[in-house]
Amino acid sequence: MLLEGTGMKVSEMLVPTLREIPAEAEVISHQLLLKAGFIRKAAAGVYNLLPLAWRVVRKIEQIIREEMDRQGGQELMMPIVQPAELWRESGRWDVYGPELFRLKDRHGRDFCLGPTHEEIITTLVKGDINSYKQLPLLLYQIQNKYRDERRPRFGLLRGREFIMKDLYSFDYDQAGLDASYNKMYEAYNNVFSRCALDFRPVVADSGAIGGKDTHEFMVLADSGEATIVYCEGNDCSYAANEERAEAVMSGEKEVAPLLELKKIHTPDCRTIADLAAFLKITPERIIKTILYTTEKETIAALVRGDREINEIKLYNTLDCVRLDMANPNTILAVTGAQTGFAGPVKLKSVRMVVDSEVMAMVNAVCGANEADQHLVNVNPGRDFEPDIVTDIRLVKSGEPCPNCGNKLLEARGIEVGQVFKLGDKYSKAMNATFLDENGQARLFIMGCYGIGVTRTMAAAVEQNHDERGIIWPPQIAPYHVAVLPVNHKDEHQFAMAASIYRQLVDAGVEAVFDDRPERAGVKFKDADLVGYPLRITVGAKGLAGGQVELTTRQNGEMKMIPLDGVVDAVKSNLRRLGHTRL
RNA sequence: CGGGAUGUAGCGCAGCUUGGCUAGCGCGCCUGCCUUGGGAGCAGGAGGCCGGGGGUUCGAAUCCCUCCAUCCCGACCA
Repeated sequence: MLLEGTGMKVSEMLVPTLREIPAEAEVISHQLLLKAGFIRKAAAGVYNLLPLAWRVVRKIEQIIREEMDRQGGQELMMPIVQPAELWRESGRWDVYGPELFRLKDRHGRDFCLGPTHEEIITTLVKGDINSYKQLPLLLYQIQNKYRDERRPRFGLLRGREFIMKDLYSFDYDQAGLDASYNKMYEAYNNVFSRCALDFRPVVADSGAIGGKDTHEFMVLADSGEATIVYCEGNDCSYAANEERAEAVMSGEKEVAPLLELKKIHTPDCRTIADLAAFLKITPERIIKTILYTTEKETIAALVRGDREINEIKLYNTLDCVRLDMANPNTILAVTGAQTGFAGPVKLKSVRMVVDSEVMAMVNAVCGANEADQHLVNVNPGRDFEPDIVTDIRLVKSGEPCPNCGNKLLEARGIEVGQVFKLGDKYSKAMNATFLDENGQARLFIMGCYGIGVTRTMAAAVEQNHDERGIIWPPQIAPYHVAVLPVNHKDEHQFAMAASIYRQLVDAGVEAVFDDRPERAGVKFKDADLVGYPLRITVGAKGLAGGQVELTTRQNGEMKMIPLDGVVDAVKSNLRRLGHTRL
């Protein structure tokens, strides 16, 4: 491994640990990475990675490289600064929005800092790959990425500058893409397993990047910004981002005589809860009507009163660029009433997108498009005609799994990786073709696959810490072991500690020697905070019996080790903790 | 971008309401002594454009205007 057998004296290292946590840090990974001296902020969402953090990053990168190469990936490096013309060609210069860091050169030409590299790589491959014989092609890089987030937060979990591995696959056809996708899916499982993370691949939405099939790799953590649902069944592997989780229709259409439509007075009933309480009915009997505006039109979205609209599903259904909830003026103009009284009956001027579940409702309640009035005995199909009927609601825990029918559970996740099937979206936009065996030009079928490297480091801290500090898994720990003499003025102790440190480094272990003239407590606290997986403590008591202490950070377990067995003990303990190389 | 809050020493904070001595405290840092198994003790010391600019005033960290930065909630987002 890259850093094998490297060591350092703590007195010479830049590890500025703090006694107090900077007030600006909210989540635990941000707090600990600051406190333990791994990172320092340069600007909002932009960080210095100090030596310890950089070692962790390099280890994660190395694991990624090995797994990419194993699948036939080739590493290259592409520019951060990208010309606008490529982005105009793909159409994303206008679509990407203010999240794209834009700049001009001295001649006034437009550039951007790459948030992702589809345009660059498609252009590169288009120029130099001409034949089907050169496919498939898997190219990747590990590079800084730039996204001018509206609200950078949570330290490295959502920065504006971050390190990302991105791989792009170029295939002859869809079957080739499927194969490349499966390779990457496997590689990602290997990468995150080797990083000792508790993670789960989930079905996801493809967002602005486009394409069809996609999975996100989620590290399970309460601080995660994404909600995922997954099947509780042991035999079922269904797991999806909440944005994409499919709703299962809950049974049969109710059989009941259709009653006569009536308007009733409902003073000040502006919310589903108000209305349910006023009419003494459950929210399931109410139709919720929400108006949205897109860049093209205003639409009405209908779900059952106890459900929430999934805006991602709605957005995908409408095939629009922008989707916002309508403002009160629009609502008034379209429905003729204030917010809170919209309903589908006689709502002629807008398209209606209706959740499938609503179509099964009988004698329901909805707004009358008049102040303080609602309609009862509303029946879809009889009283209003939907324009689109589809699944547009949010799925919650407790609902049935679309795959096996068992119950779904919810969890929070940090997205550390995503794999996409892009198809010909970019090759078509940028006219990137190769010649097939018949001499016919064909579009490359592409996939793209990202891993947030710095985010993975932060996610590892979210999952591996206690009240004392970080607990690095040995595979990605900045160093494996800290050697510390209890009393730096005791020459014998100090010399023995130095000797053990030297033996460890010579044996290929990554070790630090805490030679600082500090009291033992300070060194113990720092070692726990930084999170070295193992600690060798050289003290008077142990040395009297020819022994030193070996402490495991993870569980605090301490063992006495004979002086001549330290290297073996350290190696075997690292292996026991999951390290595979020593 | 909407709402809320905060900017005083490296970090954590007080002082501001009610303007007035040399701007404070804890930690960290430097020197010395002492101590040496979980962030010791004593003594001495360094370190501030009180976020920037403008105003009010005899006088501004404190009041007013403005800009900037940072954080939180929301909206949005590979």
